[in-house]
Amino acid sequence: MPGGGGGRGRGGGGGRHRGRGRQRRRVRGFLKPCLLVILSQEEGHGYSLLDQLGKFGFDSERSDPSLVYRALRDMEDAGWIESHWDDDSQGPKRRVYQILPEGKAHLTEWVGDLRNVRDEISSLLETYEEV
Amino acid sequence: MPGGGGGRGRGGGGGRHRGRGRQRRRVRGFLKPCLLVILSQEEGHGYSLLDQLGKFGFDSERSDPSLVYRALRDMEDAGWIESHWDDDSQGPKRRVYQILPEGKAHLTEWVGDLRNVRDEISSLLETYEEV
DNA sequence: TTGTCTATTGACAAATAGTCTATAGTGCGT
DNA sequence: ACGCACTATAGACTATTTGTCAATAGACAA
Repeated sequence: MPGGGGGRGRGGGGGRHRGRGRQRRRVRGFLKPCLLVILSQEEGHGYSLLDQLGKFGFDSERSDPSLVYRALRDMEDAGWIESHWDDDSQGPKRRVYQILPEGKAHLTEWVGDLRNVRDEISSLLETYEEV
Repeated sequence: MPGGGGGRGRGGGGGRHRGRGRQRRRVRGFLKPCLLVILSQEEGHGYSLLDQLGKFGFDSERSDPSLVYRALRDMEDAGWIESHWDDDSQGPKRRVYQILPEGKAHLTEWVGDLRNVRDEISSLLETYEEV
């Protein structure tokens, strides 16, 4: 039984277990734009992207890799990004993703939306503080 | 129609096709905290809350009332808010909601999360602008 | 060759959100 | 009284998104 249930313990050091009782983010829909931003800086594969998500507040201990992989596949199906296999790297082959013009366009739109969302959150916080 | 003015024009004319092609918000999970903030200022019923959501970026033309009602019922089931019927008002009876201490507690937590989300959005936007 | 680490994928369940329709009281015009 | 428009709430059903768990597989070290 390869892999097995418990924890696959990724990352250096001794087996880290992805926590039980993982908590849902309270605001969602943030994963894809984060991936697109990272990819707009440099290409990357699933695991490396997973680790970089920490910069945007994703607790990488608690993020399941399959969420990232699924988001990547979805975006590839949509034609926003494309991938090729990298066989030169250590260990198993990696599927390396690159952003496409369509992806950049979507990211641009998304950035506009996120600016609005940020403003809306701010106005909610202000209202909250008045009380 | 009291206060009406801008009107919600819901159901316009005879049929009540609410706007076709309504678009999804790209970041979700924002409805309940908004309702809680509004309720923490003053009690309100479904329709009045729907109209006030505009302040937080909800396009009230495109928000289906049933979403608001459902969120209110869920939060009442969870013990965050409570309601009573108001029969004195014009027109049909209104179910008027008030926030409870539990709801305030949840709102406080939520506000903390939203501050984080705002910061994360900001850091994503900064990263985006670097490119 | 066995076990461990990196890497990717798939199946399935749970939670959330979105659409459409039904019900009902009120007040107005005729 | 009757029908209509408007306000208000509720329910059923669908779609989409997230979250969990488990399977697969190559590389490498002991």
